[in-house]
Amino acid sequence: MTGFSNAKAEIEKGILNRDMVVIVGECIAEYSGRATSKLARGKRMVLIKGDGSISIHQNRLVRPTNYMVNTKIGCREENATFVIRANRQKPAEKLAVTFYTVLEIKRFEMEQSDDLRLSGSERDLNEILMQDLSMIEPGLKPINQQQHFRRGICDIIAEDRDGNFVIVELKRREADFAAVTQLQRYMKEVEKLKSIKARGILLAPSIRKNALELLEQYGLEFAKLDFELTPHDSASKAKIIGLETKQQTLAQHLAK
Amino acid sequence: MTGFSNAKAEIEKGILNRDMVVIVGECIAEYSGRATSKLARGKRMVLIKGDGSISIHQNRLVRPTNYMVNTKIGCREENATFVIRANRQKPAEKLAVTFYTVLEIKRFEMEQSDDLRLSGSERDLNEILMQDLSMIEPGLKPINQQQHFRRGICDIIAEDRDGNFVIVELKRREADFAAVTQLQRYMKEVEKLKSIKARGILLAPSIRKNALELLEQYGLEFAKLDFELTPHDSASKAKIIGLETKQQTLAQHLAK
DNA sequence: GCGATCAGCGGCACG
DNA sequence: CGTGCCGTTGATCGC
Repeated sequence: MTGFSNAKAEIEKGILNRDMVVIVGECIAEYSGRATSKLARGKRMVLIKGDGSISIHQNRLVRPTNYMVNTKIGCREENATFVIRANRQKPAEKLAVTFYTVLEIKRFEMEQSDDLRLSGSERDLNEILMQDLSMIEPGLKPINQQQHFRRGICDIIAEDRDGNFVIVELKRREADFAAVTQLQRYMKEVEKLKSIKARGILLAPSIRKNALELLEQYGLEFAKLDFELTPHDSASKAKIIGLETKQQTLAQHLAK
Repeated sequence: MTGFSNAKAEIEKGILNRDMVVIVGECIAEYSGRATSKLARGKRMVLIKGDGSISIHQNRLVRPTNYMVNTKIGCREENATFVIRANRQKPAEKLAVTFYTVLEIKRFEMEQSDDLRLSGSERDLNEILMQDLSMIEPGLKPINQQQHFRRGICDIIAEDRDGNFVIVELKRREADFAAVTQLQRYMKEVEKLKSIKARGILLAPSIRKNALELLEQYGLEFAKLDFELTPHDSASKAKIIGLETKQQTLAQHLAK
């Protein structure tokens, strides 16, 4: 009975049973696939999960230094080492973790538990807004949400009191360049499709200075969205507590 | 001596010593900060690292169901439970994990180990390209890289054999809408700044069909970048094995 | 399966 | 510090 026979047995049992397995020891790691990497020898924690994901954790950062998902995992003793291999076909990639010592190996049977219930996502805010778009601007009426365009999926489409199309792009955090160009993409498509001039509103808690500059050059509008995260047991998922539009009229808008 | 005194002692010792600590048990979790979330009771693995990161792992997905970074961590027994609290000031957020049972607690002293050496990142490809831009197109000469613009940071600026400015945006994987609009952002800025017509090349292994359509509407070019990931001990970090440009001449380009 | 986008994105590097 | 952006992004959701 060699030094790794217990580790081998536990891991194989774990894979079969879809358990969570924790291994701690001195190891190296080599990954190749979408990139290639090499991890020099050191003490680390390797985590194998029931869905075939594997990750190598060092003692810093939440994210693993190496990882793979949707893998087939196998292990074997090789010379004086113990090697865990994870493979995947599409995309083709593989990870090998070679242990020189295994300090700890633990297998945990984990019944499937409920996933997280999270509030305050963009999806939540979108739902709330759709119930009353007048929060953005008086007289704003919903037409559609999550509409598929050729150039992407638009968050909210509405019509203002003057009968203009309004495209709304919603961000749960500070808007950046990407948010602006995303909105602009939808704008160009709508204007081309409908051959009309539409208004575009970027709705977010705040916007980066340079992004605002770009937004204005595109003739788009920014509206500040203040929302409050409600306790999780409350009726709504979040609460929109304030919303300042720049209240740019369409006339001003077109004058640009 | 209650049931959790060992857990408390180990975690406190771990925090002091910046160890890695693994706790497995029945718990709930509540997060509030940038969003709010609640995790129903279930068996999970909690990982505390020496840098103040903490993550709660279920038996699926590489990413933790809950997590925090840069925290101060504390723990205490409360009634018949054991609670780990992580706090952070900026942004203000907190996580509480309440254990009903602790099945396993292990503390590991982890000397700092070398980080990953990875090859094939965009940075690597950029470096290789800068040594010989003629791979993209004969006669292309580098002017600058990673240049800060008002509207972002441009990967590569070059000059073609006809003396035209060429803006190159590099992607290590299939280019999408965002890649196209990113390039377009830099183009508009350069043309405005220099009052010249410049060429824009999106360099990537492939491009999404709809993104290509958008690219062409913007009058930009796509060039296919084939690269090979070299074994990690080789001299170069990656090797560019082929590069098909559409070989659109500037004349054709301007004719659009 | 692919396409498109969000993410409590995290993490990094440079100003 | 903030700014911009990459990531072996991962993960979700809709077609």
